[in-house]
Amino acid sequence: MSDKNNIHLAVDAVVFGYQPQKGISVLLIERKYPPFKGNWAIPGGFVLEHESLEEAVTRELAEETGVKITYLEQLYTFGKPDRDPRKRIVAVAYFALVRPEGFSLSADTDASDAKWFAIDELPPLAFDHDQILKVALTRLRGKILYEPIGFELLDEKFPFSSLHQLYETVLGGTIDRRNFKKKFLKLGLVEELNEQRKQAGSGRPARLYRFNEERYFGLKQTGNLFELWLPSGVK
Amino acid sequence: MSDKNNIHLAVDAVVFGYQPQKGISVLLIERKYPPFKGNWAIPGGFVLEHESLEEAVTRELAEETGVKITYLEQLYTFGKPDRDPRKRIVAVAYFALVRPEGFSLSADTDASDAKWFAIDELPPLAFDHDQILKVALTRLRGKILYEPIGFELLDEKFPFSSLHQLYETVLGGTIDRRNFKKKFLKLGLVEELNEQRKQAGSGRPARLYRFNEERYFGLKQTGNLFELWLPSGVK
DNA sequence: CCAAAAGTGTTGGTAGTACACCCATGA
DNA sequence: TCATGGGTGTACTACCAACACTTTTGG
Repeated sequence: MSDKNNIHLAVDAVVFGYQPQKGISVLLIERKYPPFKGNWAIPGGFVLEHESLEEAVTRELAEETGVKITYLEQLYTFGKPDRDPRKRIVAVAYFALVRPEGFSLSADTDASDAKWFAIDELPPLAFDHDQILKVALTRLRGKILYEPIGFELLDEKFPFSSLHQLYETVLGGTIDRRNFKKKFLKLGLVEELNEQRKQAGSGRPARLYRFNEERYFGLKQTGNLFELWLPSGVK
Repeated sequence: MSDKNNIHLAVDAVVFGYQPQKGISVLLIERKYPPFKGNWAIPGGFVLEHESLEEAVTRELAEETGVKITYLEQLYTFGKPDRDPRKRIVAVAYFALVRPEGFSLSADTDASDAKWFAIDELPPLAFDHDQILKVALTRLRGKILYEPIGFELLDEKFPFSSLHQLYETVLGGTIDRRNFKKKFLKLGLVEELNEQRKQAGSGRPARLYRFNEERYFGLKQTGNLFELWLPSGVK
C-alpha cells in the first residue's frame, strides 16, 4: 500500500523554564515565512531520515534556540490531517525543561528570534501550537506531583523557598511552607547543605539544598515514590 | 528541506482484555509475509493521507481483528531509525481495552490469524513490539491506580470480586478484600445494584455493581480522583 | 453438614493538616 | 529598630491497614 508517501514527520519541543519573578516561561520562535508569518511557534522541524526522534528534537533546539536542555521526554503526537494548511504533517511533540542558567539564548544561531514568554502572557501561536502547549502544561502540573521534575527547573543548589514557590506557581495555589518542607525532608528527596545563599536582599539568609538523586531512584524502584494509592496495601 | 520523503508513518494498537481465568491478555496477529514471517505482532498499519491517527487505528483494528474497543488512548511514538529492517517507519502506538463480551474475533475478516495471548505466555514478537508491549503494560499498571480503566475491562455489571481480582492481577499482589471494597464505596465510584450474579458455582451469590460515571467525572474535575498527593494541602 | 465464596465492623497507627512564634540579616 | 524572609514544633484529625467471624449457596 501507499507507495506515494505524502505524510511528513516533524518534531516540536515545548521548553519550560522557571524564574521566581516571572513564573513559568515557554520558549518560542518567531516565524519568518508563511503560513503564520510573524506569529510565534514552538520550536521544531522535520525529522531527517537517519536520525531518531530525540536526535531530531535536540538538533532542532540547538539550531533554533541554543538552549541547554536538562530534561526531555516525549509528550504526545499530534496528527489531525488539517493541522498544517500546506500539507499533512504529523508532529511528535516533546516536553523539555531548562535550568535558570540555561535561559540565555545563543545569539550565534541565525534564529535569534527565539524568546521566552511567561505562560500567562502568551502571544497568538501558529498552527495548533496552543493546543500542544496546553497538553504540555497539563503534563507539567501532573508530573510535578509524583516525579521530582521540579528540580530540573531550579539551579543545582537552591533554597527551600524556591522549591516551595515553584510548586505554588505550577499548581496554582498556596501550600503551607512548613508542611511542604517536612514532606520533602521525610521522603529524603532533598539534601541539606552547609551553605547559605549569598545575600538576596533583606531577611535571614537561606540554607541551600540539593536534590538527592540516589534516594530518588531508590524510591522509584520500590514504587514508593510520593505514595500514590495503596502505598503498602498491596502485598 | 526534505523534498524526498522517506519516513513512513504507521499506527499500532496494544489491545488488552481481561478474563478471570486467564488474567490479562493481548491481541496479536500472525505475520504472513517477511520480515518476521510467522511471528506475532501488534495489530496496526499505515496511516492514510486523509485520516487522523485515531481513525487509522480504529480502521486497522476493524480490518485486522474486528474487536470492539471500549477505551483508546495514545501510548507512545516509536521512531528509532532501524526499528523496521525495510525502511524508516515511525509508529504511533495506541493503548486499547476491550470488555469480555468483545473478546470474540470476527471470523469474517481475512486476517482470522488474530489471537489472544495471556501476557505471561507471549510468543516471540516482530520488530520492536516486545518493547511497545512493555510500555503498554507499564501504562496499564500505572493508570489503573488513578483512573478507573479497570471498569473498561469488566462487563457493565460485575461482582465486586471481579474488580478485586482484576486489581490483584494487574498490580501483581494481594489486596485486602474488605479495605479494597471500602475504598471504592467511599469514593462512590461504584453503584450497588439490586441484582445478584446468577450462579457461579458454589458459594454465596454475589451482588452486582456498576461503575458510576457521573461520580467519576465529578471527582476528575475537582481533581480529587484517587487522591494523589496533596489532596487538600493545596489551597 | 461441609466447602466455597461473599458480606460486614473495629481498632490502632500514622501521616497530613492547621497553626504561631522566634531568628538572622539589610536597610 | 523595623521590615523581610527563614526556621522550627505540636495537636488534632482522618484515613489506612490489619484482622475474624458470620451468611448463603451448591454438592
